[in-house]
Amino acid sequence: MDTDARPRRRGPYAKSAERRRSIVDAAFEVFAARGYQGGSLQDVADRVGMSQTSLLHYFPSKADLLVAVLNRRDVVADTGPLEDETRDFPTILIDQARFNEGVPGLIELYTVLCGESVTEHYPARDYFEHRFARLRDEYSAELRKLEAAGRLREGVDIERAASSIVALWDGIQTQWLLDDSVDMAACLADYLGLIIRPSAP
Amino acid sequence: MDTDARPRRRGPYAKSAERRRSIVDAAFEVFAARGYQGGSLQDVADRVGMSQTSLLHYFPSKADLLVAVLNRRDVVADTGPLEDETRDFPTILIDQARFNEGVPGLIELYTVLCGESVTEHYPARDYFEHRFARLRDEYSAELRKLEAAGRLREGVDIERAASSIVALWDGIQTQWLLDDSVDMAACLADYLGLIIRPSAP
DNA sequence: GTCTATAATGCGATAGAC
DNA sequence: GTCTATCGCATTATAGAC
Repeated sequence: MDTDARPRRRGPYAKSAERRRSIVDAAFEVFAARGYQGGSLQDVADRVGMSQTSLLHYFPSKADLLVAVLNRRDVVADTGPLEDETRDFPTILIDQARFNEGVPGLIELYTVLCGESVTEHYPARDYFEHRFARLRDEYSAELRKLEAAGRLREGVDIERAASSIVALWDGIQTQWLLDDSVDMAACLADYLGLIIRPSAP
Repeated sequence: MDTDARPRRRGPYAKSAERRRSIVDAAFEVFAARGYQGGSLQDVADRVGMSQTSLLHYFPSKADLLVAVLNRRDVVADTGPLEDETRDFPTILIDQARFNEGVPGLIELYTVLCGESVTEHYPARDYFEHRFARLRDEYSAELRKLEAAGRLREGVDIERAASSIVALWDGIQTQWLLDDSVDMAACLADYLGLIIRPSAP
C-alpha cells in the first residue's frame, strides 16, 4: 500500500495546474501591457497558444482571471516577512523597491490595475482596498516598533507616515514608468531617512 | 462701420463652442467614472443628449476627445501661478490639495487616466510624461528658492524631493478614492514640513 | 449640424461535437 | 479538455439623406 497516494493523481492535476499557470503568466503580460479593460481574452489565448473558449474552461470569466493574476503578483512581489534579523524596516522596503524594478511587467501591471481600480464596478476594487488597508496597518506597526526603540524622529504621525510611504512608493513607480531616470529606491530611502533615525551599529 | 466685428460672428461660433464644452464636460464625467478604455462615446453622447455620430462631428475621434478632457482638467485644477505674495510654496500646494478634494470627479479622472497612461499606444501618454517633467522642474525651482532663503532643511536632494512631492500627492489620492478616511492634505503637509522650515513671521 | 443606417470589427460568453 | 461555430451585444467610425 502506498504511504502517499498523491503521486498517482499528480499527473493530470499537475498538467492542469501547469496549464492554469501558463494562462495566468500570459494574462499577467497582457494586463501589464494593455490593462484589464484594454486587454482581451483573445490576446491571452493567442499568447498561450490555445483558443479563447478553451481558456474559459480554466477561468470561467475574465474577472476570475484578473483575480488569479493579482494573486500571482503577490507571489512574484512577495517581500517575505517584515521581520528580519539582519535588515531593519527601511532596508527591507528599499531592497524590495530595487528588486521589483527588475521584474518585467510587475510595476506596469500594478500601476495600471491600481488606476483602473477606482472605476465603477471594477472586479478587483476590493483587492486594492484591502491591500492598502493591510499595508497601512503593517507599516504603522513597524513604525510603532521603531518609535519604541527611539528611532522615530520627533513629531511624526505614524498613521499618516504609513499612508505616505505607500503613496510615495506607488506614485514614484508611475513616474519611473514614464521616465526611467527617476530613482525610485532613492526617493523612498530619502523619505524613510526623514522620519527614521539610522540604527545605532 | 463696426469697430468690433466679433459680435456679428459670435452667435454660431458661441453655440458651437458651447456644444463642444458640454461634450467635454460629459466626457469628463464618463472618463472619470469608467476610464478612457472603459467609457464609450455612446455613454458621452447619451449624457449630453445627442447621437454618437453627432458627437464625432465635434471631435473626430475618441482620442481627440480625451485630449480635450485633459486640457479641461488643467483649467479646472489650475493652481494659478506658484508665485504668490501672500502664500508660500507649501501653503499653495496644500490649499490646492484641499480645493481639488471638493471638485467632483477631478481626482477620479486624474487617477484612472494616469494609470492607463502607462499602457501601450495610449493616446495621452505624452500628456502625462510632459506633465510630470514640468511639475518636477517647477517644484525643483521653488525648492531652490527656498534653499536660497535658508528654508530648506539640510541634506535634502532637490530633484528627488520634487519627484517625491508629486509622487506622494498622486499616491495619496488613490488611497483617498478607495478610503476617504485618508487625509490627503495632511499627508502632503507632513512631508513638506519634513523638508521645508516654517517661514519666519 | 443632426440624424439614420450601417460598415467593420471586436468583445465576453455559451452550446455542443468530438 | 479542446475545439468550431455562434450568439448577442458593443464598439469606433463612415456615408449620405435631410
